Amino acid sequence: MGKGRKPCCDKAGVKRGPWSQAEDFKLISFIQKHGHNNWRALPKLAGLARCGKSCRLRWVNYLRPDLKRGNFTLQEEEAIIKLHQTLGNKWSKIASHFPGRTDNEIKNVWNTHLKKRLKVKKTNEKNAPSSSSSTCNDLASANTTSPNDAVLDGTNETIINDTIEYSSSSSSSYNSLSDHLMMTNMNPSIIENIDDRNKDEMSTYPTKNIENSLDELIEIPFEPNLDLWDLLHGDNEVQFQNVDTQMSNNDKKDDNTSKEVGESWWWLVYLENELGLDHLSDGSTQLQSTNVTSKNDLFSYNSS
DNA sequence: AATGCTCGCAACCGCTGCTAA
DNA sequence: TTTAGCAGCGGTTGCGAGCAT
Repeated sequence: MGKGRKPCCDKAGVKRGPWSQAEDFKLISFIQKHGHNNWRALPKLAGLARCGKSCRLRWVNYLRPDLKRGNFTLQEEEAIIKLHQTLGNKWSKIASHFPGRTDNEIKNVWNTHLKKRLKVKKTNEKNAPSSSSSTCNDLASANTTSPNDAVLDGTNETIINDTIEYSSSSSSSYNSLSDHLMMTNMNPSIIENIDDRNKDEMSTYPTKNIENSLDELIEIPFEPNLDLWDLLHGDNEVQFQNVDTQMSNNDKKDDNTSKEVGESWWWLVYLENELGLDHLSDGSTQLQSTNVTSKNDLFSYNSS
């Protein structure tokens, strides 16, 4: 072999392409329990027909609990532009300034949005050289959700700090949830991820408040076909349909329940790892070894 | 309704850098 | 110092979704 390294894995028998929810579950569940000290060995240990590299990528770019998903704010975009001016295409270095953002995400947003926008800006400046408008003005005009102009004159650091502050203040539900989790000592990573994964769907999916005292703070993704809280209140058993089925992307395309099932995954992982529930091979989960039978119990359980 | 086009993003590939032996 | 093996990085691609015709 010439330059470069040998392939990270034997490609024969290794699955490629989009991840199924069953695979996601296996990966999350394994990492929650054992961490990821050795990506190369992980797939075999976790029972995944993937190469370690693919597992790592999936985890880092999509499943990692501390990921902050959703659209970039104007300030984030502005900060990316400024950082790119100094760092170039060092996406991981740029990403290190944005907690919860991945290098892949930033790379994508640069390639799909910011690069074009800067090009347009340069063209506009050529056509109107007397204009002293800054990049942020162009960005502001292009981004209808921009509320905060004050931060745009600062240094990179200032912008980034303000970006984080702005992000926190502008997305009340899920950041409040993080705050709450800090207070309740609940495992924030899992719930944060549940919440972030769902914040884009919040507008289209009905949400459910958990506790009366937290009604204005917390929104939990609620599934039309499955009520987790009924599970906790009810007969202590629920069928997570398709949990153990290897649902391909093509299958998902024609399966309207996939989204709902997907959201339940996070609860499934949470219930399994945090509350000591058993995940049964037939795709069902039973409440065992815990006194959790209600929303309040769930919170008090985690606070204790 | 059908078709074609564009866009966005998840995932892959090839490579580099680091580290331990 | 060399070598091998690993994680991580950056460029690129494939595909699904949305939009226009």
